[in-house]
Amino acid sequence: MRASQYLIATLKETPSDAEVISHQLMLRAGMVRKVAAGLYNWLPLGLRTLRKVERIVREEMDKSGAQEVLMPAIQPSELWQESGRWEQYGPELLRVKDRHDREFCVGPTHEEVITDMIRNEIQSYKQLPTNLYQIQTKFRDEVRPRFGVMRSREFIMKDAYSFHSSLESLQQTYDLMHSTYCKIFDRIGLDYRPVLADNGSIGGNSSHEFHVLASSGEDDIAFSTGSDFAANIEKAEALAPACDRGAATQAMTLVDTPNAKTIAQLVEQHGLDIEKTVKTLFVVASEECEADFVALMVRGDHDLNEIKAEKLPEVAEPLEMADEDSIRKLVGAGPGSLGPVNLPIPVIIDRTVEKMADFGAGANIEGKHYFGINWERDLPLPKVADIRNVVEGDPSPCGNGTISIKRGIEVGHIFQLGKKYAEAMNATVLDENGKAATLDMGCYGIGVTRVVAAAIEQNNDDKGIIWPEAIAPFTVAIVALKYEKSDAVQQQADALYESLTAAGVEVILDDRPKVSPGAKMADMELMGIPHRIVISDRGIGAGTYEYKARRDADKQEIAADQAEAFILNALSV
RNA sequence: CGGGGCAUAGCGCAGCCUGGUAGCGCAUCUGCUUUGGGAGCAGAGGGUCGUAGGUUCGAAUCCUGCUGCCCCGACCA
Repeated sequence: MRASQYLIATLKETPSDAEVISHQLMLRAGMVRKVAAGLYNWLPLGLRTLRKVERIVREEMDKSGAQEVLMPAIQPSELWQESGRWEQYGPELLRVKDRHDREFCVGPTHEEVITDMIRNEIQSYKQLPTNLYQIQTKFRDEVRPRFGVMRSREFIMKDAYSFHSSLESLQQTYDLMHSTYCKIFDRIGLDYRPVLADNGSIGGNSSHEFHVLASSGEDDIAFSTGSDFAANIEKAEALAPACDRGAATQAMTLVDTPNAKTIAQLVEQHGLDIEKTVKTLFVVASEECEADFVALMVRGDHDLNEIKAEKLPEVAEPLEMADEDSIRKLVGAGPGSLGPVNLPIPVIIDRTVEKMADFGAGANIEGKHYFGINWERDLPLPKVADIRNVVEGDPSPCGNGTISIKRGIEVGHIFQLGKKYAEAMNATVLDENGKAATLDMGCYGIGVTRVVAAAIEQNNDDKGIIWPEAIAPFTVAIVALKYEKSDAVQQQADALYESLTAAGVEVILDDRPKVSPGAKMADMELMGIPHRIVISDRGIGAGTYEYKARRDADKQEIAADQAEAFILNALSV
């Protein structure tokens, strides 16, 4: 490609609304432009990278034995009614009506459509297992699109769905997808980790997320320092402290704490150790609970894990915090003065809280706390559960090492769905005995557009993007200085450009007239082209070109007549 | 949805407080010079100042409604 004929849309200044580095660089390098909130144009340069990611995903999926299909972006409401998600999904599902007033949605995912397809096309267990995928545009009406294409409303996703007549078969395909995902992200050149994940409202048994480690990530991942254990913080188990509960040494006393509404204030004003405090949160109870609310207690310095809490049978799903009026009506005191003593509703305490002695908590009397509370002396021990987020330094649930927490960008997710959709939509095959058997299902997603942003988050410097070779829009940049004026430069640059292109290398020849050397080099660096050759009169006089890899600190002179061989040798593919 | 902020040329911004008919840098176009790290000089084009209304002789500027966007939070198969 000749730069003089290519849409190079680089910006010297950073658009003010771009927050994260990948968004800034995608705009500055001229890869994307915003059309509206969460909606982007992909310019030629950006699309080249996007297509390369797609190609790698497609090749590895095909190698795994999956077959590509293409489903419609617009889906009829009837299928979503069948699965029950028309009601469940909420405002993130963009619903539209056609001219006949029939209801449709713009697909955020395709479980319903694929299950419908499979129940029509597959009749026998002999046709299983099968794994079908597509690479297609999805739409989710995100509350808050942000970070450019990292969290956009319209995006490209690779979604695969597998169908099975047994859970063993599902597990096999799940494992195959796990290793396929590792191959895909290895090839792209990302620093990523598979992590244990929560299945969310989708249900099912097993789930892993693939996270690219980056400080701008929106998820907290818990790693073990002693093994390769990794789990989304939503999922990571907080073990019970190994020690026994200390003996009670204090009497329970009622203390005036008129100005202590938060744990921090309590600690500051009353000299209480934060590890001797407990916070009490009221959440809406489930139907099977007689009370309207349930009290959840975690140590003062810990955070409630809403996913874990939501799974308790006593707690309503989705988790909802009690509003202040209801709390006051129930106990006569507001948030800030709540605790386990004399509470008329069920109490569930965290494993850490069970081991606490002589602790302080709200007295359920406005402006008062009890200090020196002890279980089984001052009040019976309530139900104990793991309901908090793990924190840095906790023992790892794998048994080795301690927890360390890092930020991750979720670029892939694999799920075992089990029979959830097949059951709701009556997708069956005939088994060996000629009986209808409900299918088991798995689903496997990769956020293709998000991968592009994540790769930039991990590979950049003060000059711009540094593409991993596998997804670079071009692999080699030939910067021809004074191209339009020097016959020698023009001749040699053209010759190298043509021979490399003929050898299958994707080259961008910067032949732009009247663009200064500095500007040409700055643009190629901003765009992140992995290899750069500078051809100039000065070099030609000495029989050399200059070579520099985007990651290298220093440039080097190479023999002009060896340039093609040198480059072919430098390419890692 | 709650809180905060912004909206003036393609991009980055000033002007607004104190009303008088819009400006700077980058980018773009023309000419000349320049070409190894985002060139120089001279000239040019480009803005219903988000939108609707109000106050006023006069509104980018003051007031009100609306819309869009950004940030924090809540939310997120």
